[in-house]
Amino acid sequence: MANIKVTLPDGSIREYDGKITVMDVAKDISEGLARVIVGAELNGEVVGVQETIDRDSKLNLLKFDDDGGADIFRHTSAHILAQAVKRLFPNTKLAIGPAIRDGFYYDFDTDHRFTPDDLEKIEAEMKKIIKEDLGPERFIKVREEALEYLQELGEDYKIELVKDLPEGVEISFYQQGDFVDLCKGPHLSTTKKVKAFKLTSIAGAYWRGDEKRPMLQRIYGTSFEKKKDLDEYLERLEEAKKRDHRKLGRELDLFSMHGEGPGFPFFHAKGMTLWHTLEGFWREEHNKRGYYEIKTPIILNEQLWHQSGHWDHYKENMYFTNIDDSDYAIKPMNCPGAMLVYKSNMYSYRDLPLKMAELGLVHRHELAGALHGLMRVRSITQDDAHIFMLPEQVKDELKKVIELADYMYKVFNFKYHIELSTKPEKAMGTDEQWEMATNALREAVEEMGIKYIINEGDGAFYGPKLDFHLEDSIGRTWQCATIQLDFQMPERFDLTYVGKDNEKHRPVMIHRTILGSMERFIGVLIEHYAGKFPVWLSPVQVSILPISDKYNDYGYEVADMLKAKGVRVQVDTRSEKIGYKIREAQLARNPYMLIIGEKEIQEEKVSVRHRDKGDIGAVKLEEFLQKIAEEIKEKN
RNA sequence: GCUGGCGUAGCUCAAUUGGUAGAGCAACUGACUUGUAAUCAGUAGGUUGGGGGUUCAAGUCCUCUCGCCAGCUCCA
Repeated sequence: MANIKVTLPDGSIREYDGKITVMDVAKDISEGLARVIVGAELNGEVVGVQETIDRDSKLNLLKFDDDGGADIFRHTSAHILAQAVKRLFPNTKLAIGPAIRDGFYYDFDTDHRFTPDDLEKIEAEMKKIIKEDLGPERFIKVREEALEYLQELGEDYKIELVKDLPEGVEISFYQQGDFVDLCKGPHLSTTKKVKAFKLTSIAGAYWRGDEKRPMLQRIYGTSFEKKKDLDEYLERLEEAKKRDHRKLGRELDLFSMHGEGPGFPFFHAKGMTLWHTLEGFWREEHNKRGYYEIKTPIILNEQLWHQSGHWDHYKENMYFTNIDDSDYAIKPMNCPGAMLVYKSNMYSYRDLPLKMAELGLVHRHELAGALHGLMRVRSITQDDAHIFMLPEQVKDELKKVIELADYMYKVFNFKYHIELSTKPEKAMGTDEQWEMATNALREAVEEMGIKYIINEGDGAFYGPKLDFHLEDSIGRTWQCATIQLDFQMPERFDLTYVGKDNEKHRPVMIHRTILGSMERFIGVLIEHYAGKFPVWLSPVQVSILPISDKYNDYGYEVADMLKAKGVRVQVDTRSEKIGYKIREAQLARNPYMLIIGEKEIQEEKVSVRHRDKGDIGAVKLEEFLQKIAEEIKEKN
């Protein structure tokens, strides 16, 4: 009798006589555990609970909350969705249906146009399938048999997927009741486990993500083990809607968008205060680190863009114009301008690294459908910088930029992750240059002990890059900082410095942004803070609210004293009740309200109300001044 | 750009089968002089995104176009 040893993650070993399944092991540990596992990692591979263990193995049982656990759960959910759609609309062809972050989707090709009403019908059918307690069963066919089988089923998209696989390979299918799907798996042991699910939306999606292929209909959904988790998730979506920067931007009078300029945001006075405060912080940190600031023109002769390579690699996204019979382009990037600034001087190796910063306004013709409030615009103010270096300074400078980004993000309590983007299909330069640059980026992050993920083929056309993806307060991510290493532009613009040997040499260049763009970063800040900016960033830091007209003069006095300290103040002298004034200041998310009336004048105090803490009592004006000045300085 | 949905007052939304475009908030005027999230009364505000069409009659139906929203693609 074969003895099989199963090693669990805690190092404990269980022995069995003969073959067993993952579920058997789970049951052996405890019935309770057996009920909650959704799959397992068997010798490093994710498998279903029905998987047979026929040799000594390492086993990690997966619950819904474990890494990869939810994916199994959602994948089965996607199959249930597809099964329901097939039952209701038999002429539907299946494309793919994976688990995604927070849910799943399935892509369908059908003559029927799905409507929100259909979602309800489909949900009802899904409930039936779940009740039917169907166990997804796995079976294998070799490639050629699989093709025949799919031909019978008429699943053209699946056929295409199988045709891409090598000949003779074994292909797995999953069957649950009347439904069969080509699928790598794994799946839950039964549809019954999917207790809480909801179909969330219908959308179009290209087959295989290719805009030249047919557009399919995608149904999105999400599912959880427990109703409570589903409800929490749906609540989180509601919360996200409430902090939508487009809504808050209007309500807080920060910016507006107009049909007259799609993708070109209009910043209002309060939005500009936010902008300038952010810019001040940015400038201060850059000055400290030896950057100096330049400004280059927005419109430049087309010839420059031929030289830079943008004409060949970026023309589709550029705007053009004509001046005095010459062709000009609106800059989509700041680098060529910086090149010209560099070239207007001679440099010694002693001058490097040279850090040229520019809050540069670039214009890019983004696709109409890609525009999204401040997050995706067509006029973009990048907090750009170009660092010109000796080759041996590259790694050190990269690290300094990473440190700067880390420092600045921490001020806003952003978490982030880094992605390393490698050579795209459309690229300038040799493979050796790309490899050298990519390795430099990789080594810099690795030596700093920072984790990163690889984003294959997503680099800029002139070099590989590190992208920083910020995580906001409700877990969404936004690409902001980017650090790009470039061996191309210095070559194309024939940049030089004079070395120790008195010869001319080629500098290396970093392009980088920290905030990414002012527009997007402000959008992210609005959503991150849900409009409740920390005091240092708040457009109005203090609202002074006199109880009645009689106290307006004292209100102005207090305001002047605060203004003298650089505090941003607003006095509400309208003849409204105090409750009304408070409500308005509260809706504007102004952090502090100072209520003043007879009492305050007598005692030379102000009654302080905080946006979140409410009434916090009367204090001497001096005391309040000191406190708020401190708070602003500390950027809390 | 693609697929689908949506455009009514500054904002949020009404308007039976096609049959006189309304409400709340905001704005303005007046009264009230107020103590921690909405005082009362009044006034004004619209070629229903724009063009074309069907009809006795169009916010409503058709068509083109612009914009917005969701997703895809793309991206700071």
